[in-house]
Amino acid sequence: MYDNYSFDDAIQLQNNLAKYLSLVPVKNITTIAGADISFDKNSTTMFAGIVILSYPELKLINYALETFETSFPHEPGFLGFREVPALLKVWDLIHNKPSIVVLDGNGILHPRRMGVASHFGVLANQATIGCAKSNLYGNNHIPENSKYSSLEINSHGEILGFSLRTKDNCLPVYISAGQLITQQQSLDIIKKCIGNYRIPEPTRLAHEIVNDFRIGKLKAGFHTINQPLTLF
DNA sequence: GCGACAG
DNA sequence: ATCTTGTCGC
Repeated sequence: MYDNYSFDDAIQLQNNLAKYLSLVPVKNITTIAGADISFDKNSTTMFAGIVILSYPELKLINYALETFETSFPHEPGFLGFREVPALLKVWDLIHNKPSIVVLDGNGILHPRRMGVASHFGVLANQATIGCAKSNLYGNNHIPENSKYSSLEINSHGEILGFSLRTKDNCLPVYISAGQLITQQQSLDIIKKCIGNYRIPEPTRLAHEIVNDFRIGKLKAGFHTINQPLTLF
């Protein structure tokens, strides 16, 4: 899909996609999904997965898994070009789309407002939130050391996201709106997705299943949990 | 020029 | 991202 894109091409596409950003409120939230990618260090095979949780109960309902071949290199600022094609392939397996998808990485907290969450959100026309584990862009102020403390992250006076303490004595995560959601909602909703771990449940569970998929413990396809369980 | 740099 | 042992702190 993007394998023969140069970085100049990629920058142009990001700037064009950014024109479609619409940070309007998301309504009637009944489910929230987490999406992630796993891969072996020197392999082009990506193991993509999406988990769907009920909201606000956060019980695992469904998950989907697919593999995808990518040759686009890892490059800060261009994560979408590596991960979005694989995620769109798993996305196709899901017939009942979730209200929101949380992705591992940034949304508009990005030099061209086109982090992986915004990139996926624009192409899939889907409400998304970016949840990154470290800081890519903007000022990096560390919030107070207590659960739920947060600080705005801005660039040139513009608010682009938040650092959020999801657990005492743990480094913050970085939240930003992806697409079809307001900045305030992105922060409020992620706060409600915090379990007993640093990483909020949607992304945390997605990471867990793609790893099990990669090591052969789970198989490709769309799966339904018969007896939804709270996993924390 | 220098340092930083999502996964 | 993944691999991998011990170690510090709540």
